[in-house]
Amino acid sequence: MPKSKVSIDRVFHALGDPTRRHIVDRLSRGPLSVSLLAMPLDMTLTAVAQHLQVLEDSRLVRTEKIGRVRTCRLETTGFSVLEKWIAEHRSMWERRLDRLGDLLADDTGLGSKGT
Amino acid sequence: MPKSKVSIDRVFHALGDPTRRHIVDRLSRGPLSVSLLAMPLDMTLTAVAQHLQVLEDSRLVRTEKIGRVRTCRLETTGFSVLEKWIAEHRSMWERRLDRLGDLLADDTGLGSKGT
DNA sequence: TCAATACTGAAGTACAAACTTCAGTATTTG
DNA sequence: CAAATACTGAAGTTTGTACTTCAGTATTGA
Repeated sequence: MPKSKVSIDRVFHALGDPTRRHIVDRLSRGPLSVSLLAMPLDMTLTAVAQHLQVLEDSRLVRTEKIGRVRTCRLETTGFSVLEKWIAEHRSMWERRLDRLGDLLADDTGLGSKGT
Repeated sequence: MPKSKVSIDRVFHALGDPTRRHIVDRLSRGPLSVSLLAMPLDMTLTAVAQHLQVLEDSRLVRTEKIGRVRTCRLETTGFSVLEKWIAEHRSMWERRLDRLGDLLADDTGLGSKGT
């Protein structure tokens, strides 16, 4: 998994799972080990480790193993990718709001297919 | 599907697919029919209609059928849900950046599990 | 009216995701 | 050193997603 490849795809997918968002929320209060993250979650340690892998791949979380303990903390990269996407798309949603007369835009795209 | 239930889960999931983001991008330039949206996409009309259903459920897109044509356009609701989530989490990622000495936060969470 | 158009619905398939179990491997720690 | 701790890896299961095909149903337009 090359470091550079943090697609918006991965980020959206990672955050699309409630367990992973829960993990992110908990890490926002400070770094935690895998075991501690797993404790309140109703699933195995292995499952949590797998979620953490997804979060790492999307660069929303960074982990570091010292001794036998893997410490997890938030990373900004993934979040930045997300914010960048939002920033690039915000205007277009706002534009849609402004245009009350979307129907007037008929000639900009709608029409018959084949003909 | 109750109108009110637009979970951030749905929004993240909807945007986690490249085809759906492509559709969103095209709709940003104005409303389009299902057929027109499907044209450049290398998949069946049915598949596109299914993607549109996901986008509608997450309230990123709104559609309206007039005659035999279903016209699709962007909707702000889903995007707002996303922006709200971002806004609520931005500070915590920024906080992480500021704290260069994350390791000092050891006593806030890390420790042995059982004992 | 009748063929083309623009979907719609129901099923089915293939692959990915979210788990599980179980058997390791390093590290502590008493 | 030996037991406990904290993961790690490899499979296997189940469910969900992203498609497909095929058979409709309304609408439109010549």
